[in-house]
Order: sequence, then C-alpha cells, then structure tokens
Amino acid sequence: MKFPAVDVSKTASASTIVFDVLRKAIIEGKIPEGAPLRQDEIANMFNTSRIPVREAISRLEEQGLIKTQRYKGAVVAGLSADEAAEVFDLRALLEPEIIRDAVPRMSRECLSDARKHCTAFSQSPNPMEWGDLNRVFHKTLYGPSTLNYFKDVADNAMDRVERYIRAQLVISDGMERADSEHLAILVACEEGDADRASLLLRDHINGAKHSLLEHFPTPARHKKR
Amino acid sequence: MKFPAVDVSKTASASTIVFDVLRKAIIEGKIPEGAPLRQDEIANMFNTSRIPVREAISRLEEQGLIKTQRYKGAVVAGLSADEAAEVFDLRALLEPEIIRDAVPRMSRECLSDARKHCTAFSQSPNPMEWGDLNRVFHKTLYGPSTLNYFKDVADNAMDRVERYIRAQLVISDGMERADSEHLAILVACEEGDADRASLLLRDHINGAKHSLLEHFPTPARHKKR
DNA sequence: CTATGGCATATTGGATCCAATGTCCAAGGC
DNA sequence: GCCTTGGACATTGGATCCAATATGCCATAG
Repeated sequence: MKFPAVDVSKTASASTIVFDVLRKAIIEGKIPEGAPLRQDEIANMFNTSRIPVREAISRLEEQGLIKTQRYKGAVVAGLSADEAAEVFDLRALLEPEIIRDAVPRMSRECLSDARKHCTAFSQSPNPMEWGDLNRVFHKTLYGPSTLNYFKDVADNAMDRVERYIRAQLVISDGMERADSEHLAILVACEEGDADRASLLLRDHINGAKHSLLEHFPTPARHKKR
Repeated sequence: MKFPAVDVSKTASASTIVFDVLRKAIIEGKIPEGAPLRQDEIANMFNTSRIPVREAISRLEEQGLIKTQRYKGAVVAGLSADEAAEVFDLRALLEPEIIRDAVPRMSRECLSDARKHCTAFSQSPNPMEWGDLNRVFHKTLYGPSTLNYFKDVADNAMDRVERYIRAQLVISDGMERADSEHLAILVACEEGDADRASLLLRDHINGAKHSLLEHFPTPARHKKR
C-alpha cells in the first residue's frame, strides 16, 4: 500500500477552524483591538451555528487574545506598550534558552531552511509579509529544541505582541536591524556556537523591546520600570 | 444607601464554574491522569446541559490540562517526570524575576500575611493541605509584583506540575526542606534583599525539581538534559 | 476457530430553540 | 428642560434535539 494516508482523526472540527482563523486574524491585526466579536456574525461567516464560535471564543479568551464580559460579548484584547514590553522581557528570558537547546540539535537541513527564510525575510519587498517571515525564521531555529513547553509559552508570547513586532519592523530602521541581527544569529548557529546564538538572540529581543518603547511612548503615566 | 452591594456582572457563568471546579480537581489529582471526562456525566453533576461543560473542556485543553481527540473525548493530561522537570526549569527562570520585582513593593501587611502562611504551612499536620498552603505562600509573595503576564505564565506552570509538587512534599524530607527554604526566602523579603530572595527562590525551585527527578526516575530512556 | 461484516449502544459535535441580560430610545412626570 | 422609566430590539448563555463517529458484541462465512 503506497499512497499518502491521512489521519482522519486529525481533521479539524468547526470550532478549531474558527479558533485558528480568528487567532490569526487577531494577531495579524486584521481585527483592530477593541473591536467586538459578534457571535452570530462570525457564525454566518463560517456557515455554522454559534456553538463552535463560542468554543473558539472561550479558547481565545483562555489564550488572552480577547476579553469577554458576561452578556456583553467579546472584544479583542489590546496591549499597552508597557504590557508588551513585559511580554518581550519574558521572551528575552525564554527564547535564548530555547535556541541554546536547539543549536546542538540542528540538522544541516534545518540550517539551510533557516538561511532560506532569513534571505526571504531580508529580500521581501512586501511589509505585509515581514511579520510572517520573521516568525517563520524564528520558529525554524527553535524547531530542533526539545523544550516543548518553553516553545508553547514563547509561541503564546509572540502571539500577544505580534502586532507590535509588525509595527516595529516597518518603522525607521527596524527591518534593517532585524535583518542583520538575524544573520548574526544564524551564523552563530551554523558555527555551532550555542552560547553566542543565545546572547545574540537575547539582544535581538531586547533591541526590539527598546525600539518599541521608543516609538510607542507610554502616556507619561506612573513609574516606568 | 448603605448596604453591601455585589457586582452582579462578576457572577460566574455555568461554564466558568465548571471550568474552575474541574481545573482544581485535576491539578489536585482528584481526577487521576488519563481518566476520561464524560460530558454528560459532568453535566449531570453540575445540573446543566453539556454546552457549558464543553466550553469548560475546550478551555482546559487550551490550558494544557487535558487532551481531547475528536469524537473520542477528553482525558486529563499527564506529565512525565521529564516534562515536569522542564516546567520546573521554566519556573526557575520566571519566578525569581517575579519576586525580585515584588520585594521592593511589599507592604508590611503583605509580609505579615506571608509569614502567617509560612507558619501555617510548616505547622499543618494534614498533607492534603500542604499543596494549597505552599501555593498560597508563593502567591502572597508574588502578589505585589506588577509583572502580570509573568504571573499568569507562572500560574499555568504551577498548575501543570501541582501534582508533582504535592507528591514531592510528602516524600522523604520534602516538607522540611520546603519549610526551611520558605523561611529563608521570607526573611530575605523582610530584609528587602530582592537579589537574595530571588536566588533563594531559584534554588528552592531547582531543589524541588531535582528531588522530583530523583524520586520519579525516568524510564531509562534517551539522554537526560 | 478465526476473522469479517453488520448491527446496537455510547459518546461527541453541531444546529436550533428558548431564556436572561444589556442597550437604546421614546414617553411621561417633576 | 431634565431625569426617570418602561418597553422594543440586539446579543449572549444555556437547553434540547439531531447527526456523525467510535466501540463492543454477535452472527456467520471461510
């Protein structure tokens, strides 16, 4: 028997489809922050009833991407620059550990993939793609790591600040800096220098955070961290 | 008008109640790992329909506490000792940062609360309570920190390994060690020494992790970290 | 005696319907 | 004129019903 078999049990349920699509739309900023999510409106868009929509919404809330109030509905959760900075701080703790774990496990193929994504990122003329390409590059480097829980948490963190990442890439020299930093990280990986890759990645994330705080100044409220 | 008014909008929906109860039951080990969660059975227990139960289940899955397979149902997710160790590694990264942030913000009241919980923990004769008391102590110390996202992530991490924490407290000298280490951390907080509290907490968590790996040896599989 | 196919039952996923609550606006009292 | 109040409409939360799938048993063919 030689044909591509698919695991039918992995076919997505309606609620999963709705969840995935909404999640993507939210982190990409397709749905502006604060916008209400009407259940029947979404249900109509997907040609389903509101039941799967509600399950998707409850999952999105559990992920922190939306906020709901009883009998009032759900709105996509926005992050202040301060809150986003905290998420970046967490990323700066986690992701260096992930890449340190991943470097000694990187196959030749993984590295060539990473390089491919790195150049694709640097050469893409379309700012709309930058967010995705950036994320794919990072994910490729983290892939070989066995720290699955770390990766899950980091994924959620990236989800939450994806909009800020995208904004930060288009402003000023964000794209050029990210590009050169990506290259440095990649070279360190290719040379098998896990510690250097880890440090460079930490700086990369911290750099993004500072650029963010610069361009989205907090409304001069209370003490800064 | 002088009577205690309650914010009705904060009353929990059925799905939230089910979620909270199930979550607690799972992390406390009341429901053994691998046990299936039957929707209508749970619905009957709470005198509701299966709808809120399903929302609770989808949220629990999003939190990683259970796993579901389409048309087959949900089972509570178990963690191998290796996986639990990874969660402890993450805690050892995050929680020291939280307490470092919290120490300079601790009020006199917070510290006295912490001391109260610390002694309550050390004096409780009932091993069933240890898990809760331990958690309350930690939560009290983290409370003043403004790192809300860190706290959320740490909470989820603790949820996932709560059963291991409980097991680890009852075996050998787990309780005594936790007790003395708690005291040392508390004293550091009282003295306003954030760095020392942070280091002690890191050691505290790492110690728990190692004790865990000792008493729940991995089935001699592949490489250890 | 084994294995295959066909039922019956159990269980989940989804649709539709009803109840509960929020929102908005217009009518009426001060 | 402004504020309250009542009711129509919109929207969410939950219950009930139906469809799709899995599981177990049994009969039966080989």
